[in-house]
Amino acid sequence: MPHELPKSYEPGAIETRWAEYWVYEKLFSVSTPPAGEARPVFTLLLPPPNVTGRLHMGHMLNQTQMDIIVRWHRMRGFITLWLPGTDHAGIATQMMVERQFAKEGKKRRDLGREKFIERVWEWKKLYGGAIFDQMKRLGASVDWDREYFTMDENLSHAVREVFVRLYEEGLIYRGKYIVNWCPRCETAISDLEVKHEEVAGKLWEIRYPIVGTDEFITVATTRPETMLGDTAIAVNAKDERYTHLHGKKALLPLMHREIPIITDELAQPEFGTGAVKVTPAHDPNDFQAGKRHNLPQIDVMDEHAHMNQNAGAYLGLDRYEARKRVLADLQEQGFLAGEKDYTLALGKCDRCGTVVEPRLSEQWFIKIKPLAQKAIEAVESGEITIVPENYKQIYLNWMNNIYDWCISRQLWWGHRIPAWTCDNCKHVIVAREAPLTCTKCGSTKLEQVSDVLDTWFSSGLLPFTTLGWPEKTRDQAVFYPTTLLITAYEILFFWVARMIMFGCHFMQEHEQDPAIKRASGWADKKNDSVPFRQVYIHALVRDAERQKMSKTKGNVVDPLEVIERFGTDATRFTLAAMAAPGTDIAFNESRTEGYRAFANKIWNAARFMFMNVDRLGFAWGQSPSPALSEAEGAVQPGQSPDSSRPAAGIVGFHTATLEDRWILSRFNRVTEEVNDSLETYRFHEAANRIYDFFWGEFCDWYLELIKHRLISTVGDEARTACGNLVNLFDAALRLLHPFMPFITEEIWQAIYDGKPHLQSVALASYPQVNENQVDLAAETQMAVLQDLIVSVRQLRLDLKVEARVKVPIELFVHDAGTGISIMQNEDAIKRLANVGSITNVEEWRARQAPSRGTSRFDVRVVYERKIDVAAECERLKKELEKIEREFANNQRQLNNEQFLAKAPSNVVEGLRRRAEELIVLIDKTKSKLHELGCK
RNA sequence: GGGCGGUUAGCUCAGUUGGUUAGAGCGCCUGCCUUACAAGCAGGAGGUCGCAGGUUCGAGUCCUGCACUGCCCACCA
Repeated sequence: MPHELPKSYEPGAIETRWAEYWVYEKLFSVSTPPAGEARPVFTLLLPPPNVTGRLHMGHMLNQTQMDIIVRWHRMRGFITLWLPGTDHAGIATQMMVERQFAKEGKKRRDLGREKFIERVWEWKKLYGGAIFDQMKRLGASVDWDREYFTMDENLSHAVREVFVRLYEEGLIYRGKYIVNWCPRCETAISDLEVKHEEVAGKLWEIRYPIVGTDEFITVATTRPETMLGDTAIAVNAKDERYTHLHGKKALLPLMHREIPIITDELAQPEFGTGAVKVTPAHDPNDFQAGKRHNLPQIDVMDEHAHMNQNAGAYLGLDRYEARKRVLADLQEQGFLAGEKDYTLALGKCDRCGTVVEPRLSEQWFIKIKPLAQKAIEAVESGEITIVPENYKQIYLNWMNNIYDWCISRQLWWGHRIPAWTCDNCKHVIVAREAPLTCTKCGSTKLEQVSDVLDTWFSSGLLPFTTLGWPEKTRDQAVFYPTTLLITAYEILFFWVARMIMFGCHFMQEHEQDPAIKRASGWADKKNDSVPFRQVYIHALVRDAERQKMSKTKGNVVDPLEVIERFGTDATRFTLAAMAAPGTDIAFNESRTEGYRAFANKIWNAARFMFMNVDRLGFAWGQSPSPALSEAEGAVQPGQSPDSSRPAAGIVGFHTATLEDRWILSRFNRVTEEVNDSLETYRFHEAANRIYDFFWGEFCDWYLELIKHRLISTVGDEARTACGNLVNLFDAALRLLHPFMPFITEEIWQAIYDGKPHLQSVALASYPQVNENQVDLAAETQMAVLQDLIVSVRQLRLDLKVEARVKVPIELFVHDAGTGISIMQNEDAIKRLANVGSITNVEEWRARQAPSRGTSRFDVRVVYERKIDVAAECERLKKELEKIEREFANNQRQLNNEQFLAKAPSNVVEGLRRRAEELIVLIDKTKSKLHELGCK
């Protein structure tokens, strides 16, 4: 029994086996095509997971969608490169390792920079490897020969190159500015890394005495502790309440320092008291005001947000402790004028949740406007398209309101900034490699700046650095721009926007090999500097209660655990089937359970096929899965891969019977729909089409219809049926493969008995529609048959006919065509509805027995058994009501001249046809009610 | 303070350009171990599409307002 599959479907064993096979055989490794080879190319960069831990459900959704698209392209004949990698994730990873140290009672500073970094590398080896193992388990068909890590030497080299070039172009500058500072992480963070949270706070009013008078000026503040660093009070020049104080000085309470009263737009008359304290070292707005008025900057806190020596008596206190003390002291000395409830948006560190402190410090920045301009143009002009489209506007809004990007971090883990400070003259040298002497004074005492770069600086370069930049490589000529980026909304600004900015800036000179064909519809694209042509933004995976998954809430669903229980195929299918663009996914295990049942269904259908194949000694090779190199799947140069070709559809399928013509037609239509859906990232649509086709049409109807030919007939008839079955199954497996790669590979390999002409179904061609195989007449005939069979089944249950009993039926057909197609398929009806004989009656005679029908036929089961007449009457009445309602509606429209004049003819035609049907149905239902003697 | 999305069956969700009778899975009810599958088969019940207006021959679908809900962005003390 060579083709026998185990009786029960056990995904675990199958999946690990094929996952290993794909990797071991290097099936997805891509060698760069030589010049002159004209095949279409599809390139996708994996958004590199952080090396901070395990993959979560969001990764799995992301990778499932990418893998579906990637496998689909590969099967359509594209040279398909999917580049995998991981991100060093500077601050996040450093935090994880620090936490590990904290458990050992150690701090990173105890170890020193070098030793600490060694430990992080160990961590990286452990978790980076684990992430790749998990990806293999998901079936991600990446090119494992091209793995990258953002801190690899070649990528680090490119990072230095970019930094130096930007510096030389004047786009990177260094300076002392107010930045977002996390006192726990002890580093600057970018605006994007600050999350605002509304909290109930207070607005305090403080009175400052005016020097030389007994007057006071009252200011409002949410952060009284910063008053210790006040260097002015601002009022609005137009605010008449304070005109008499212009040029006067106020005495800063607690510090006994005289500060000027200045006029500045910073103060808005309608807010608070109209007067505002100015603290240039602790507030970005005040910082700007301070610059305008040449005010001193007095920093009163250290890097831990503890008060420093500038805070006088408050030295050493934590900022909140200091706040309490300041307020108490103000109160005691009579300077506290009031206290109001106030809601404020508190900035917190994205990583650790600590309240961010605006802090004056020396940092490196990217002058962003010139870069943003090109990135705006690339999207506005359509050189890059964003799907769903509403994200385009979000992207543009953000880009248009962008501020300079603080790229330096006071961390240890990351790309160290390629800048050196001269010990002697303090000159700063930015260079690609460590300089030996100071370019200014010649000193050899140089020390590299200790800061590292924001982790997004290096990941923003990946689309070209992974292809060998700054060298001009063949890889770049072939694979850049990448085709597509699939990512989560969360990192649209962090990552996507940065890649666009960097790509457009650094790849201006890029020359793409003109022989390389891209996906269809891109002929009009001119700007080859963009990092990708299209961005697909996918949803967030939430838990079953629609809550965002987070470790702190403890509602994180571990994909591997789900996979363990239901299999990767079922889990992937769940994510695909729920991924309607634009809406988040509430991950619901009952769905996964349902899709495991689907996989089981496929499994058993395959067992049924093999059972017959083996019994009939069906000869192999009659229906080989077409290879990509063969006419069907291969894409010719200049040809769009999705256009239909002569060999599309299913080759060598025999269409002697109605069910064969029907299923072939259905397969082709489903194929077309699936391809169309994938073209527009409508994963859920594609998945549901395949599901409905395989289960609802192929298994429920087709298999049942061909059973007797397989089992009860001999010779050619059975063999033809079996050949069709194998052929169809093969095609269905190819159609399904991108969604459920493992089970399809397992069955496909079994079909070819371990001797496939291709190494994998993943290298076979993806089905394409063949219009000649679409047969609408067969679909209509089949629909009548199905209606009839269902009608009889309903009647059997109404009459409580025992399941095994064959019953005779009385049939009345309304037109000759219906009669002919029913009688041609008499056997099928008898088998599927367990009918003994069919009597075709010339006229429909009244009798007190239930009947069913459509506008094409009426049917009655001949069986002596009392039925619940009242219940049947009730049902019929309800039905009559419904169709009469519809008829009334239908007539209202058909009698409406406006409708007839304006509605398209096919709609009017449809309604007319329906009207005829409804008249028949109403008439019949009424006579049935009469037959049964209902009131 | 700005912007975006959601509200459809008991639950979770589909429903592309407005067009004939609004769908699926799960759950529920009834009957079946029919030799591929009980993770299954056959049949069934269940919805005034959040509310109020409007546009239209025609609205779940478009417009306006409202309610509830979720998210993102934001250097006004």
